[in-house]
Amino acid sequence: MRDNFEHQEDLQGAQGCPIRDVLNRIGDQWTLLVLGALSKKTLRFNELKREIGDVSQHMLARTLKRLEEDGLVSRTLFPVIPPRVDYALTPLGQSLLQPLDILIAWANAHHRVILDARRNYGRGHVEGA
Amino acid sequence: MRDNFEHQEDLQGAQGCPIRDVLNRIGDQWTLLVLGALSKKTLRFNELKREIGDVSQHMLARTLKRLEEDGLVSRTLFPVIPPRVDYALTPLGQSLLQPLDILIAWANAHHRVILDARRNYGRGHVEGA
DNA sequence: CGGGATCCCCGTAGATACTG
DNA sequence: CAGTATCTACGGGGATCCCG
Repeated sequence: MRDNFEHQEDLQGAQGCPIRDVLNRIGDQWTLLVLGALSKKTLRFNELKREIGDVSQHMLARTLKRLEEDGLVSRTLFPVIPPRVDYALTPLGQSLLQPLDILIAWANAHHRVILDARRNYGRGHVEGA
Repeated sequence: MRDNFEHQEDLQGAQGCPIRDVLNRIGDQWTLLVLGALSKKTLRFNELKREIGDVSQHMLARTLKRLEEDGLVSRTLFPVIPPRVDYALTPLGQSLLQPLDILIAWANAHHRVILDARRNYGRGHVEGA
């Protein structure tokens, strides 16, 4: 019955673990929002900033840089005045969209239940007394 | 002071968003490892700790508590000497395994490419000169 | 306009010690 | 065995300034 979690084998081993590595990337505050925004279309820095809303330029720049480093997002600089930089998902970045979507679907489907469980949390649960 | 944040339009903000909420949970350092360990079978606290290896009991306890709060993990206390507590996935927790597994599969499949991109990162990319 | 550099606050994770 | 309490260190993340 547990065969649907077959990839878990690599979870152990702190650093070399791909999953922990990837999750540390997408698990941060802004990466998901950036990917979501770019999933629709290419955007410039400030467009991205406006789209997301509550992100500082510091964190947006940092997030974008990491995504670019990892090859999930492409950064294209146009040396014009005023400067212009376009950000877009790479094929690799796009390939992440579907797994993410599945997770998002789960989140949407179960969020209410989780919220409910969180509120109802309180009484202990003892067996065998 | 920034209590002036109620711009409801752009505020697809942190709380209301199920995805950010869920990702903040599973995105942390240990939750995924705990879920992975429990995906196989029910475990006691120290079994879990041993299974994961490099987790402090502080963080393990905290992680388990949050998972229990959210209804993803059940905690069963047996009032015996010595004390015994069993942790197991709830149906809700099990339902998360598959979406997670898909993400894990992606991570495994693309981790090498990401690592490579990370190492090759260096030269800029300019258009329209 | 894009974003690096700097300063600082604060949450979070680790280690250790103590309790039931 | 299964935690909780306390203390500290580290780093994420915001604000601000400044430069290309």
